Amino acid sequence: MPLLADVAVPVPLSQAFTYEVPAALAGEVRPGARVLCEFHRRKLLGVVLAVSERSAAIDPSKIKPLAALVDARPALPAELLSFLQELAAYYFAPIGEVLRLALPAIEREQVRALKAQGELGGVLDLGRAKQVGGRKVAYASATDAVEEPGTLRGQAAAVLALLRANGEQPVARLEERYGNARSALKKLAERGLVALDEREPPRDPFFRLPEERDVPPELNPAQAEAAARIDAALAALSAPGRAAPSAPGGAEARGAAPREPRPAGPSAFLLFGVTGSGKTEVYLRAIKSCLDRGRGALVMVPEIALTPQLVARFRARFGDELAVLHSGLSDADRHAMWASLHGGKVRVAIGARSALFAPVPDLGLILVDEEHDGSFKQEEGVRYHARDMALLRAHRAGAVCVLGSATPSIESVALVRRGKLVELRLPERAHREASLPEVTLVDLRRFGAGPSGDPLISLPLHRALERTLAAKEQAILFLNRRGFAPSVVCGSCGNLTTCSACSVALTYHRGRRRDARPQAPAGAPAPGPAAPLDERPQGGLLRCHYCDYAGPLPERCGSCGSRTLLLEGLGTERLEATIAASFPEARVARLDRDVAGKDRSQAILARMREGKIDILVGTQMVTKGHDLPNVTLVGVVNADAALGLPDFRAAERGFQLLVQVAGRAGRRDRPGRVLIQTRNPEHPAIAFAAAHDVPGFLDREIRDREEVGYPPATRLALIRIDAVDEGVGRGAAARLAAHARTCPDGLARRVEVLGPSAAPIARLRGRYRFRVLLRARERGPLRGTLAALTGLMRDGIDRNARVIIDVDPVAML
DNA sequence: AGCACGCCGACT
DNA sequence: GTCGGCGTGCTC
Ligand SMILES: [Zn+2]
Ligand SMILES: [Zn+2]
Repeated sequence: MPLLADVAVPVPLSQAFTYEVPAALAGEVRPGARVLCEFHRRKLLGVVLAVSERSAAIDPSKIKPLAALVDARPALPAELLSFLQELAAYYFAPIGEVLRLALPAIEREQVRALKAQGELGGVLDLGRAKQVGGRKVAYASATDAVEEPGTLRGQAAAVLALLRANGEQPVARLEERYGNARSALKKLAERGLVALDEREPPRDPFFRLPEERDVPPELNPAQAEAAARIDAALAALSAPGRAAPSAPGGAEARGAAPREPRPAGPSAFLLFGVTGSGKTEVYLRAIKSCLDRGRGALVMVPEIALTPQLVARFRARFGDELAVLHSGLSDADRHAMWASLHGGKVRVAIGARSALFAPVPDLGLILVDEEHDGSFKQEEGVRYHARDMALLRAHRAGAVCVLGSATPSIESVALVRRGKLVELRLPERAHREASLPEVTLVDLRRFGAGPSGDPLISLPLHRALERTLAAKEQAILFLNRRGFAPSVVCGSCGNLTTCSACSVALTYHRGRRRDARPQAPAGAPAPGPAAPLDERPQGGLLRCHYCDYAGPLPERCGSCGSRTLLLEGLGTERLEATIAASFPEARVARLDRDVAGKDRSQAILARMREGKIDILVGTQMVTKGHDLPNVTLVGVVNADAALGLPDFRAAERGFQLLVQVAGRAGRRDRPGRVLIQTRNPEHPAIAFAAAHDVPGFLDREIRDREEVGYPPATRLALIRIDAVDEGVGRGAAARLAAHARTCPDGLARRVEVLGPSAAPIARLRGRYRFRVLLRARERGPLRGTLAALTGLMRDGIDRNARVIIDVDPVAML
């Protein structure tokens, strides 16, 4: 019988493909290793899922041999590989696409080896596999030798002076400044004045920054209790019968099978602690006890929480034992991090969503901080939820999982109630005597506009800002809308300016004031009630927040030709301008995606911390990050915006946002104040947030969900259909819905089929969008229906329609 | 997804 | 006459 390998290839197909293992590779091809294989007239990089001696299940004449082995040591350890396969099955995602999420770049060394085997001749098609490493860089440094005075001129002299002043430099850097650097260096080297060296450049500075180690602080009783419970779980899972921690290189030798009989006792926790209750210290202790037991740990945080300050805190405890995985990493740095974990040199990884796939050696602990955060759900490609999958990966690896939050997700609370998670509470703020901020609701139906004239800056908010400024304290104004004005409306006919590719209103962005160019005389719209004289558009842009469209503000209404275009509504840009005008003596700044990339936002928050800003206006971005101790006032400008969305999670998200933003008021010794502006003060999300009653809200929300039959009371899968042609999309959606209704689980009403219907955003990037929602009490029937639909998707659906299965959808828009 | 093969319109 | 449009079939 031939030696056959199941290989996943990077194509959107759910099956693996069978290849024959050539005799020469017989002992070396192992699960998790990447291989080069011919697939439908091209050469692809695949991953071996399994190897066995057996007779082929398909026509043996179709089976091709593997072309080459890429990894001597499997790139994916057994634990990761089997986890990824289960993830693919759970989300009905093609196995090749899922594996791609976890694969490292290819090392240049490996490419060289393949070329030597003659496998990469001509068409070097490794798909999107990035190449990395093996790149040597030339460095030059001055020696101690001294030249005879006056013998050096021009660039040679300049280069030597620079090297003497600044120490060793990459030759490439010198060439940027001195065109002749290379020949000058050669001459200098011949005379012994300069030493040349070639070596691989150093990796990410994260790696080598020497960091002062901190001394673990005393824990308060609640922290100590939580840490002890986690430690006990780690002890139980790491104890008898477990193999000793493996040496580097040995990890993948063990089978993928789940660890020996799982000991009883809790292994997954919900750490429920208010802001400032010291969750991070509990995490640090948990990681320490995990490492002490010889196992690795993985920490996941929302992308925007992965700040230098947070990393510094982990680094202060674990030094070099920490790999940081973030989006700003170059391919080379990312690969270096990956390799350090894979090789067992580093055993702790911290990162955002994608860190879920980090090859942490002998994984013993996964921490998910701010587990309620929506950014853990990937909303494109493989639509996985990193928090849910963290629970799965931990379970499979025999590891402990800790989800932490000040405002736990309803899903996690439901898991606690079903006994799947053990709740650990940190009830008080750890080492600050600060009391909870006082929350005032401002009913916008009763309070009109303050002196600024904008109805969303009410008199109470205006007065509160005045008082804060007078006390030399700081304020944050939270408004979850970027841009200047969220809509542009014709003053004559009421026509709303929309994106030509999407069915959404375009947002007017003024951009920086300095950029404002005078408009053609006839072009300036007459000032209307929504566009006061000093805010007339000058050189701003209309932008679509859902596609890349950006264009000038039209001079005339696209519908009736009128010149009276009104800028309606309030975005952060306009709020900043209005506040600055109302409080001319205050230093006002703005923090949102438009003003700040990752580094800029850190800089703005730093300026805030240094007291160089009085009022900070911004979106979600003002919500996360390090303490801002002098902030005593937080204004939520429009609490209703988040609550009105057509999404069953709107209340939950609104509540989380309110609690989180309110947590920014009054840390340290100062009591804080929170003003929430709303037209709906009785809304539970607002009322419970105002009362600081998180358990109360969770309780009520979980009952509401049961009543309306939404998760966690039921399970959902959203079938997203889109097509350039509206009819094609609608037709595909109708077929899918009909098929779902007539499959056995649909007929038996074990699965409820809602739709087809147009998506709330009916057109996006030029594609018409439809959906079918599947709802079931049990997961089994839901999966059965989805399986039936994937069958239909293979042949019964117009190829111009795109169909995406979204299991456990989060964003319902 | 890619990448072939195949069968109908307007171009040298 | 052919160049090229993209409908559809298949990939171990
Ligand atoms: Zn009009
Ligand atoms: Zn658009």
